[in-house]
Amino acid sequence: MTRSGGSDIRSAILQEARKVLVEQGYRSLSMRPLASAVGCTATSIYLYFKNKDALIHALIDEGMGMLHQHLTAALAVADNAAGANGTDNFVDAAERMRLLASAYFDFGLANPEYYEVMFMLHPKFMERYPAEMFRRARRNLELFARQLHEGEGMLPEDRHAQGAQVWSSLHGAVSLLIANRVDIRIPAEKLRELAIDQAVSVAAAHPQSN
Amino acid sequence: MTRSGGSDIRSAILQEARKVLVEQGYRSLSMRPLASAVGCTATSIYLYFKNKDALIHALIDEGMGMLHQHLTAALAVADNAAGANGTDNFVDAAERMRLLASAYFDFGLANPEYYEVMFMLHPKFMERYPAEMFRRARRNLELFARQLHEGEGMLPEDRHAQGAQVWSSLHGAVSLLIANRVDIRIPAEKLRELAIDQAVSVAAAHPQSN
Amino acid sequence: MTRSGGSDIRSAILQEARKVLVEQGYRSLSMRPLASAVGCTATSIYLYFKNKDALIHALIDEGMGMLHQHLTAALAVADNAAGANGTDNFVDAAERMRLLASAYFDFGLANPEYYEVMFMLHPKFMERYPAEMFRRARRNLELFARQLHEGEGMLPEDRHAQGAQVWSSLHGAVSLLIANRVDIRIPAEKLRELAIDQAVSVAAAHPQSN
Amino acid sequence: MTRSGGSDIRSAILQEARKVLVEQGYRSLSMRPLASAVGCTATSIYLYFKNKDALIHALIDEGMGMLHQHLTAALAVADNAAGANGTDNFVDAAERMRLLASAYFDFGLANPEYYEVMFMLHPKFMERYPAEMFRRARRNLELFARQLHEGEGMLPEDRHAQGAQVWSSLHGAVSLLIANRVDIRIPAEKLRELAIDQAVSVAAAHPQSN
DNA sequence: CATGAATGAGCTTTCATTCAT
DNA sequence: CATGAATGAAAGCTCATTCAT
Repeated sequence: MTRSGGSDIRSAILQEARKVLVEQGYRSLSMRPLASAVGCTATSIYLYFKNKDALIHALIDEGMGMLHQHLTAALAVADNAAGANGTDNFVDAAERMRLLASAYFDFGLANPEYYEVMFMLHPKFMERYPAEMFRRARRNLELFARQLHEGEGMLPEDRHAQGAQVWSSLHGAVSLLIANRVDIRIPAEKLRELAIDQAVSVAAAHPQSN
Repeated sequence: MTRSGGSDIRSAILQEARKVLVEQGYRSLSMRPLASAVGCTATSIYLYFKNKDALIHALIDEGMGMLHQHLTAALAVADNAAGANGTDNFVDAAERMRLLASAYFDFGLANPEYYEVMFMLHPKFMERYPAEMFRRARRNLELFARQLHEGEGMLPEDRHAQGAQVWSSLHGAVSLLIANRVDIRIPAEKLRELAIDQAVSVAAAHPQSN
Repeated sequence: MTRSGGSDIRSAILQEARKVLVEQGYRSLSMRPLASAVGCTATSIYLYFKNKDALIHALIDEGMGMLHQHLTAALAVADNAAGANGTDNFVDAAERMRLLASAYFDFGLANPEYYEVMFMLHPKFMERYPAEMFRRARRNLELFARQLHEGEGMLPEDRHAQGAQVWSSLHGAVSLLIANRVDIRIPAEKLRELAIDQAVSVAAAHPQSN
Repeated sequence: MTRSGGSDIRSAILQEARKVLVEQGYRSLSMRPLASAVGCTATSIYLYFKNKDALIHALIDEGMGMLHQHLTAALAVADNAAGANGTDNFVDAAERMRLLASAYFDFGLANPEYYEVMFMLHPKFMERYPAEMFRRARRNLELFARQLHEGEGMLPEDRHAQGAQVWSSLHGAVSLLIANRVDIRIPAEKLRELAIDQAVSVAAAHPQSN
């Protein structure tokens, strides 16, 4: 997913940027400190990335790739389990959604700064996001729609909307937790449980075959 | 240019700050451009706000006040309607939540500039958020918990968590719509409907007497 | 010595300025914090002092007055002691210089920030010092010359020079101690002793009748 | 305008800073005017100095180096003279101190800009003065102690104190002359003579073998 | 006598970026 | 491929001072 074959320096820059991003946040990611952390000059970064935007975009892209792996890995677990015993589809759909939602939630909380740069940046910034990366990012969200069945009164176009709703609901909880906006009297664990249960309930209401 | 009256410079500053904030993001909100947009000097801003933090905090506080009015007004409508006809409690609780959720959703989309600064700013800011303002902000979120009944297997402490979950779910949809992060093939109206329905379904599962 | 009959506020300003000066140093003496410490507006200060320069000048003048009192009081002690028993002049002159030098030294170390503003400010600043105040300041230094005898090969004009040298020598020690420029292995007390001894030795070499 | 060669911009900055410092005082030494006097941008200064402190410290360090050369050169002259004829130690010690004191005095008056920044800056700066530079600075002052003999009632630890006293006495005269604080009726030459004589008399009272 | 409001100039420092080599 | 040098713009903030009331 990450463009390979590039130079070592490019990877080193991304890696260090990631580290700074995670440790100090998006605001502290500036070119010269980054360069000196990598061990090259600030000018060198521009050999590999057109500008800071491009660097961040690459970082987001990378994050989206990681999230995709994380989510598909979770679904693979579900598939294996389903394959092993002959679990019926109803349980299967709910369980798949539970695994997917849990994976999404946990990725966000485990990589808050990644999550921030991936999903909480100002829209102005995303306007410049390359279409090709955008497409890669969208795959993650489509996983949610794919867990929902189109049968029983659910129109095909509704499936996407419903998927988006499930995702947006999870995103609400994750982003508020990351931003420290949730009342401290409410344990993150409890909110996680409720948010995931809700995602599951949507999937359960609309069982899916595969 | 010449502003008359008490301290509408303060308001003008807030208003302009809000505008810049939603159009360009927080990083672009800087004192001198803000000042010149308002029509005063950068120094003057410091007559009305101790520093940039205080300015942002005032903006949040103002927004929280407006939201509170908006939400309580919506609930008042529900109360009146319930008083008129003798609707039973079940319908009542669901309907109240529908009104509350709708009001919240619509406030967000109608005042994206406020919403962004209120709920989508970097956590770093909230660390310095004054306790007194924090209390005012919390009132809004408690309205959600208050619509949920503590009966039938719902523990009192769960009520707060469940309220937070309903809120966070709505927040997810609102914030993603504001940030233009939702797939353009999904109409905002549809996502709104789904998000509100879900909030209602939580309330309906836990009917409340008042 | 300090202009009296003025308003209470003028005194309050000077008093507070002095306090800030002593506690935080010359650099931290700025008009608005000063005003708010006094309990008036920054504008009000300008009713009593033409500008910041004038305020500082008044402070210096005040300090010079204090120093003068301090020094003459020390000499008065010497006079009384000399009047009581019939001490001869030689001892008298040396003892008077010891008291004078000690008093000068101690004033400096006891009021370092005063001393700084009185004697260690940039010359540029003193260019604007009013002549009338300058004359008052000079009286302090003349006290040193006055302890030196004009006899025995000392020309009258040399007396002033010698007085200035004694003073400058003391000033060297005081100012370096204040500025923390003296090696920490050398106790201030020891340097004081040596500096005062030296001043005394100059006076002893040139006995004076009164 | 276009400067060639290695890093004479660094020197140009130091030189200009020195000039501003003596003409206008520390408070007037600000980065942008300094830069434009040098002929570069304010940002460029930060390529050569970490910050304003480091710039000042470099200035002090440079001055201390110059002073050290000046003083040791003067002592070398004394050594040569002593080697030529078989002057006895008493005269030698006194003469050495006279040369040292004269050299110190003349350095101060010849390089007021250096002297001011070296010895007359606010103590706040010295707090941040790097230890390594501090050691270099101390060598200058130790030269004074080294001219004083540890015999005849002078304890070894007193030698340092006595050296400091000689230095502080000279410093008093130099700094007051530089700061224009000495009564204009007293010729600088006269004060110089008296101050140096006094330094010599201390050394003469405590003859030294080497 | 006193003030609230306002200002212009200034501060140190950091930023992303470019260009000649 | 890589660099050192340099830059313009901008940041948040404080300063002494003025003016109309």
